[in-house]
Amino acid sequence: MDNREISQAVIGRLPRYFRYLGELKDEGIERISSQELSDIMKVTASQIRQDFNNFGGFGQQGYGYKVEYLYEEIGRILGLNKSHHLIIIGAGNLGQALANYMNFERRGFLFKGIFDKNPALYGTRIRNMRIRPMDEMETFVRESGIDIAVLTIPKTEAVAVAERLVEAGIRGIWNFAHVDLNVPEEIQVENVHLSDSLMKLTYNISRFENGEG
Amino acid sequence: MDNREISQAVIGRLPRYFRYLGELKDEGIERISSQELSDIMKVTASQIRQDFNNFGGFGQQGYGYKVEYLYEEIGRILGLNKSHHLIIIGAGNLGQALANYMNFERRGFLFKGIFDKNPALYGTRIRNMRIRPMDEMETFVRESGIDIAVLTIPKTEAVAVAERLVEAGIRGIWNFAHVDLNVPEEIQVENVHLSDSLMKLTYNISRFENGEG
DNA sequence: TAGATTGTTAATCGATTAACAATC
DNA sequence: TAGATTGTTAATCGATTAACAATC
Repeated sequence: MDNREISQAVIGRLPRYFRYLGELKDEGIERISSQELSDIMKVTASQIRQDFNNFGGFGQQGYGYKVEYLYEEIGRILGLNKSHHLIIIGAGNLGQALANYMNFERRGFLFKGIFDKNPALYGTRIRNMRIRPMDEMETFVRESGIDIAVLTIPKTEAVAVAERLVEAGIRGIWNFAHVDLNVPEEIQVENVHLSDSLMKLTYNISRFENGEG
Repeated sequence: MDNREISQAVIGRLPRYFRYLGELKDEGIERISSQELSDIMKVTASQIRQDFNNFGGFGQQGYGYKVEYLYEEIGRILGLNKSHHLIIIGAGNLGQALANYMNFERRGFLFKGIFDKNPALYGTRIRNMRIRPMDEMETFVRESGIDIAVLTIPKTEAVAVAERLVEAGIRGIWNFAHVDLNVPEEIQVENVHLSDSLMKLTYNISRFENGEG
């Protein structure tokens, strides 16, 4: 509807708003002002209002924001109103953990399959689903309407597998492989580079120890 | 040494430089200019030079940067020259996956122990290490000189456990629990909120489908 | 109505990019 | 030396914060 381009800085904050609003909702709180939310979340009230107003006015002057309404609107903006069909590529430790750990379903993420190139795993079942061979991947993506692939394979294989997924019609890739994928710009990629994250932590630890805290 | 405060925007880019430089080094490439690195990494040469110059000059006019030297300097800045002793709190799917999956040791991350509150797990061994009960945690942190704790426990427990870790003298927390921890500012926290990351992906998928790509 | 609080414009701040003098 | 490329200053761009008019 609205055609303004929203900055990724704003998008990056939406899930956190969503989480806090969900908690407020669960506590039965019905309304909240930007100032109250500011106190809880430790961001400025000004930023909160600016962020929300990127998507049109969700509040009411003199009153504040209705928690439940705002929660649902942000969920909608984040695409959580639609269900997403996802597969996991790579049934190693991390792939299996993600398959089991995440209660995706609660937010409309439907875990549809898991693939691996290792034949020794094909008997194994994860969440009552057999691990499938890689050569079934493209057909599966097409026939089951998969829109998201989770990549938990070594970086040496990730780039080529990503290209196959794109060819098969995937919409987004949640990339845990430690490599930058090369896909057309209409394919969304969200990287989770765990070792990068750990390095940021060690930087900040070192910095503090060197007396710059 | 240098007391300027480096922005987290810069820090966030360092691990990626480090990764590319490591790859160049492995390919036997000895020197690189900011322009060549710009072409490979798809960031501006200007930004590369500005980023590096936050830490003093690593290059040589008319020549460029020595790959290996730059790689090692950035590693040092990131705190990878020192070894880090880490424990994992929470031996669920994700905790076990992180214990097994990461080849931490390569970069000086020493996996020292894993803890859980579930007695049924105490017999289990992960990477030849028994899963320890939570009440041994503080003593273990103190006696084994643990500086980093990885939190892979439910958010309902994370805040309290983080406080115990701080009390025991932890320096940094790699937080996978979906909650904001409340720790003193000298304790470094790096959050990995997987569901937030997934929501950013669905936002971008939705946005594109709604014709804003 | 008066008070409260948003929506929005203006001001500030910080980060990125461009330009070029320094120098290898 | 001449050419190349950094280190660094200046210009631009974008994001955040402040201020306040609109309005519930």
